[in-house]
Amino acid sequence: MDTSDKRAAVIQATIELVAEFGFHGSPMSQIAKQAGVAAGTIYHYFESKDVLIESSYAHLEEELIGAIRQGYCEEGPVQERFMHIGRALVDNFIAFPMKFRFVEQFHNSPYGVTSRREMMLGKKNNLVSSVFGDARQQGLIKELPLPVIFALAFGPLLVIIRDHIFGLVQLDSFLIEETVRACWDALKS
Amino acid sequence: MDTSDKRAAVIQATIELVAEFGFHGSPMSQIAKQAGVAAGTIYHYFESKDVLIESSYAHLEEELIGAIRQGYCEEGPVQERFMHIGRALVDNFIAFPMKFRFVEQFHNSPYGVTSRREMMLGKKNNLVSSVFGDARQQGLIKELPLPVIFALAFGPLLVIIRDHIFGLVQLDSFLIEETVRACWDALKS
Amino acid sequence: MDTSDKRAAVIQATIELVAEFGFHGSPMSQIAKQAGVAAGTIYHYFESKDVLIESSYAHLEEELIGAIRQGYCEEGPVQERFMHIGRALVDNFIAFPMKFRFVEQFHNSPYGVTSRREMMLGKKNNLVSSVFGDARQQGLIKELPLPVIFALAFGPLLVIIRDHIFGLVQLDSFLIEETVRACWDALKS
Amino acid sequence: MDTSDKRAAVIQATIELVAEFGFHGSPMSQIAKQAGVAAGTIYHYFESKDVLIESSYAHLEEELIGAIRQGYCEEGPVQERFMHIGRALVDNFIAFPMKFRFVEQFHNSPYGVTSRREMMLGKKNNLVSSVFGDARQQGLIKELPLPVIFALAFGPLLVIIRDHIFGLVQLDSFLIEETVRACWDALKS
DNA sequence: TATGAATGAGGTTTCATTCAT
DNA sequence: CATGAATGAAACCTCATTCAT
Repeated sequence: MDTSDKRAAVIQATIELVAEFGFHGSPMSQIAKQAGVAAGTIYHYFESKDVLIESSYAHLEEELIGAIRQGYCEEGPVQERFMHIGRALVDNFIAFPMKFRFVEQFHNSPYGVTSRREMMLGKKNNLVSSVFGDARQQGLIKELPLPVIFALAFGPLLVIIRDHIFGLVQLDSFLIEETVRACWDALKS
Repeated sequence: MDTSDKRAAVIQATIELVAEFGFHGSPMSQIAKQAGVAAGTIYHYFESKDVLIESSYAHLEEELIGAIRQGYCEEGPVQERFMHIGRALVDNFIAFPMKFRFVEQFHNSPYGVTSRREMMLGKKNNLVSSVFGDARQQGLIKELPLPVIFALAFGPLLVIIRDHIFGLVQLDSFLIEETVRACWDALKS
Repeated sequence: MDTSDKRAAVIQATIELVAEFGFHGSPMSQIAKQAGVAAGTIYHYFESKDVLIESSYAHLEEELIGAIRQGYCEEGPVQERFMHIGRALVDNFIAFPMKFRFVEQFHNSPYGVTSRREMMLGKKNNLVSSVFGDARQQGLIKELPLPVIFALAFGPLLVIIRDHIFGLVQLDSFLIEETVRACWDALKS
Repeated sequence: MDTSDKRAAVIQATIELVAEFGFHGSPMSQIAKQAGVAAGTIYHYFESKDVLIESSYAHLEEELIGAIRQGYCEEGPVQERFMHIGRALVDNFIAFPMKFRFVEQFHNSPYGVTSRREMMLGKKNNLVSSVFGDARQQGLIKELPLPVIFALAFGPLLVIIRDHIFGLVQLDSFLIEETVRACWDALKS
C-alpha cells in the first residue's frame, strides 16, 4: 500500500463509518482501525477530524460530478440533459448508499454549514447551472429564482433516495424515470 | 416555575442548542444551564439524552401538526387542502427556524433512523395521507407509490426552507404560493 | 472530605508532583491519583492544566507572604526587618523543599513568563518594597535601580536554598544568619 | 552542509526552541524543521531527546567558559579577576539571551538535576574556583563555605540577567560594573 | 423534587522514536 | 548518511450519568 493509498483508505473508512454511525459515532480510533492504519497516521494527511470530514465530503462531491458527466451530452435538448442528470444522481446514490448517507449528514450538521453555499447541486456545478440557464432562455421553465428551481428539480430526488435506502420504497429504472419526469413537470412553464 | 414548566424549559433549551450546535455540540450541562435547571434535574424528566432528544422531536412533531390544522378545512377541494398544508409547513418552519434545523438534524442522524418510518409527513399523519388518498381516488394525481408522491410534494419545500434559513433565497408569501403550486404540478396527472 | 478540601488536595498534589517530576512529568491523571480524586474532578476547579499550575503558584505565593509576616515588626529598624525577611524566606523554603522546587520551575518556564513581573519578591509585595523604600530614604543602601537591589538581596538566597535542597551545602541557623548578613553587605552604601 | 554542520544546526535549533517554548513545547519534529534536517537524522547524532538536551547544555557550558577565558589574566589581582568573570558572565548572557533562557530552564528541570552538581559555575570550573581559593588564602573574603561564596558572587547576577532579558531593567556597562562590585562587597571580609 | 459535585470511560490529538527506502 | 511516513502509547480534556444532600 503506497502513500496515497493510505490517504484514500482513511477517506473511505470515514465515509463508511460516518454513513452508518454519524460523526459523533465515528471516533478517530475506529476510523484508523477500519482504514488499517495507526491512529496517528491520519494526522499526517488531515490536520484534524474536521478537516478529514470536509475532505471526505469534497472527495464525494468530485466523484458525483464525475458520475454525472458520464454519458452526458452537452449539445442535447434541455429536457434530455435534465433527465440524464436526475437519473445519474439517483442511480449513483442508490448504488452507493453510504455516499448518500454521508452527504446528507454532512449537509445537516454544523460541519456542512460553511460548505452548503457551494453545494454539489449548486452554482459551483456548471453542468447543472447551464441546463437551467438554457431552459430559462428557451422559455421552457417557470420564472422562479434559481434556488427554487433547484429545489423543485432535486428536492424530491433526495427524499426518495433516502426512502429507498431505508426500504420505504423500492426504486427501479421505471420508477426513477417517472419520478425525474415528474420533477420536470414541476419546472415546466 | 412549576414542574411541567421545567420539563418544557428543558425541551426548549434542547431544541435551541441542537439547532445551532448539533447533538454532539450540545452537552447536557449546557442544556441544563440554558434551561435554568440543574444537570441532574433533567434526569427526573428524561431517562437519558437519547430519550430527551426523541421527546423533543416528538414535541416538535405535535406542534407542527397542530399548526397545520389551524384553518384547515377537511371538506374543501383537494388542491386547496394541499396548498394549505404546503403553505402552513413553510410558514411555520420559516417562523421558527430552530425547529427546522432540529428536525433536519434529527432525520439525518442515527437518532432519527428509528423514528423515520413514522415521520412527520408520513402515514401517521392522517391529515396528509387523506389528502393524497382523495386526490388519487379523484384521478387528480399521478399513479405513483405513496412515498414518491410524498417526495414530489414536500421534497422541494424542505430544500427551499433550508435555503431560506441559510439566506440563499428570500421567501415571501408570493414565492411560497408559487412554489407550493409547482409542487402540485409535479403531482398532477 | 468536603468541597474545598478537594480543591486543596489537587493543588497539594500538583505541587508535590511538579516539584519532583516537572510540569511535563506530571500528567493530570497522576495528579488526580495523588489527590485522591477522579481525573475529571480537577476540571471542576481548574479550567485547564495551565490554570491549575498558575493557581498552585498563586497559592504558594500567598503562603510564603504569610510566613514572612509571622513575627515581622513593621516598626523595627530597617536592617532588622531585612534580616527577618531573609531568614523567613530561607527557613520556609528549607522546611518545604517542594515549594521551592515548584516555584523555581515555575519561574523558569513558559508558564512563569506572564507572572514574573509580579513575582513573590516583587513590587506586589509591599512588605519587601517598603523595607527598601525606607532603606533608601535613610541613605543606608546603594543608589541602584530597584531590580538590582532585589537581585543583590535575594539572588544569593535562592541559590543557596537550591544548593541546600540538593545537598551541596548543609545550612543551619548560624550559616543562614551569616549569609543574609552578607547580602546586606552587598546593599550597604 | 557537511556532517558536523548538521549536528551543530540541531543543537542550535534546540537551544532556540527550548529557550522560547520550553522542553515540552519543543517537539523533535519542530527541532528538525528549524535545523533543516529530517526528524530521523537527529537520531544519528543523538540517542534520544534527553541526550540531545544534555548535549546542548554541555555545548553552552563550553562556550561560556571560553567566553570567560577571553582576556582573562590569571596573574592579576584577585578582585580584578572576579570583576572580569562577573562582567563576562553578564555580557555573554545579555548578548545571547537564548543561551540564558536555555540554561535556566535546564537547571530548574528534571533534566538538570543530574548535571547540577557539576554546574557551570561549580567546582569543575577551575578558573572560578581558583579565584576564590586565592581570595580566601589572602584573607580577602569571608570565611564561609564555598557554595555560599558562589551564591553571593553569582546569585545576583543570574537574577538581574533574567530581569534584563524580561525587560524589567535595562542594564548598561556602568550598571553591570556597579552590580558586580556590589557582589564583591558581599564577599569581602 | 431539585441540586451540582463527582465520576471515569472515552474522545481527539501529540510526539518520541523507528525503519524501509 | 539521510529521509519522513508511520507508529501507538499517552497526554489533555469532555461529558453523560449518578447520588448524597
